[in-house]
Amino acid sequence: MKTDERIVQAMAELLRVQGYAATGVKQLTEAAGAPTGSIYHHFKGGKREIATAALRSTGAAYIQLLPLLLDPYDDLAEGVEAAFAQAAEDLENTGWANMCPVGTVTGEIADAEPALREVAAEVFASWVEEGTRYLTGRGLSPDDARAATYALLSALEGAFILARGQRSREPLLAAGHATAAYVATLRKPAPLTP
Amino acid sequence: MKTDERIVQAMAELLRVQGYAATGVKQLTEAAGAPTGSIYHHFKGGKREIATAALRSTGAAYIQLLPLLLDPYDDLAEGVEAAFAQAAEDLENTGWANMCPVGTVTGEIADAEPALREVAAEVFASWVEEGTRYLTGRGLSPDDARAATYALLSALEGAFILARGQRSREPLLAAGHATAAYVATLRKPAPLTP
DNA sequence: GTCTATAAAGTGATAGAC
DNA sequence: GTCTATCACTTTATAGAC
Repeated sequence: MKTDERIVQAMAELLRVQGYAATGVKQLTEAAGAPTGSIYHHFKGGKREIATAALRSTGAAYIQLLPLLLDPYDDLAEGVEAAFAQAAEDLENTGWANMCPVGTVTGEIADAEPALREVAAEVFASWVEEGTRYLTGRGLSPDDARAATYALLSALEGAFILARGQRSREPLLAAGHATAAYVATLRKPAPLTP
Repeated sequence: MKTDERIVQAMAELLRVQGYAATGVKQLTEAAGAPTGSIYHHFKGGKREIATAALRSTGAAYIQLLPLLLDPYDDLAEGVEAAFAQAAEDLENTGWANMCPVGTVTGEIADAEPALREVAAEVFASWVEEGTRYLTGRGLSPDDARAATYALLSALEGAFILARGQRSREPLLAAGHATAAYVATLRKPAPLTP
């Protein structure tokens, strides 16, 4: 992998585990296997610029999971619940570290780092757009699809925090069950006349 | 207010706005109006001990809002949706800063600060206990009440993050609507025979 | 493009006068 | 119990050899 890509990926991982403020450039050099000079050669904006690149990169990667996780399920609500269960398993298997870096960083620096907050807002907006498109394709009305996307993302990000704090799958499973129950109220039953 | 209380309250406010790692002791002295010596006189454990006290303090305060917000509504689902709308208004009125410090800090330091993570876990557990008790009193089965509490807390914490990042009420309103719809599926209709 | 050395500022924490 | 001065260390970022 190219040096600049290694740097961005290492930053994304560090952001996910410990957030922005606690991540030092020295730590980044060790994680990326690139010395300080390389860091600032590739990213003259330093730590902040690397973090923005990391958020954009992971933002683009994460949204691809949506169809991958939900497509296999004919019943949308069932798929939602399974996706949360999958997230819970992933979280536990990574020692309760595998959280979304965008959520972590947004909660931490929304006021102190306007540039990062704007990037996070962009990423969230792209997720909502993509999620709305997908759920509309699954039979929801555009308004319902957009609201359901926001509800799903909120439940997921929040349950990540609770699960990580308590080191328990229970918050993710409960949030998944609740979101599925909500989605089920939106799905209109198939017409009786085929 | 006593000096040690001012210190804890100032820390809670700073945690809420900018998290743990970004909050410096010097900044805390200015916010609390107490010099460095006073800080370490009252809290020999320094920054970390003050943060734990702040999390416990705000944790105890926040859970009291649950009955205050929901008691006025005979219909539980209606109350849940109104509570999220209230949270959205509060968040906007404070310049998108008024988030839960426990959620902020948990997402940020779950791995790097084990002591703080444990305190956060305690606070979450107390919230779940209290929420389960309350919702049971509102007619839900104990299992449903516990799951609904987790779902409500997750949706709230996650929607706070999205709303703060996007500076929009929409995530909180959508999450509130979804959580209300879910709660409505749990409430058994009143028996027809009185 | 990579690497080392270092600058300049800030960090958490402590000592000790008052 | 309050306050100031300061230590020891780390931080982000830069300079310049290779």
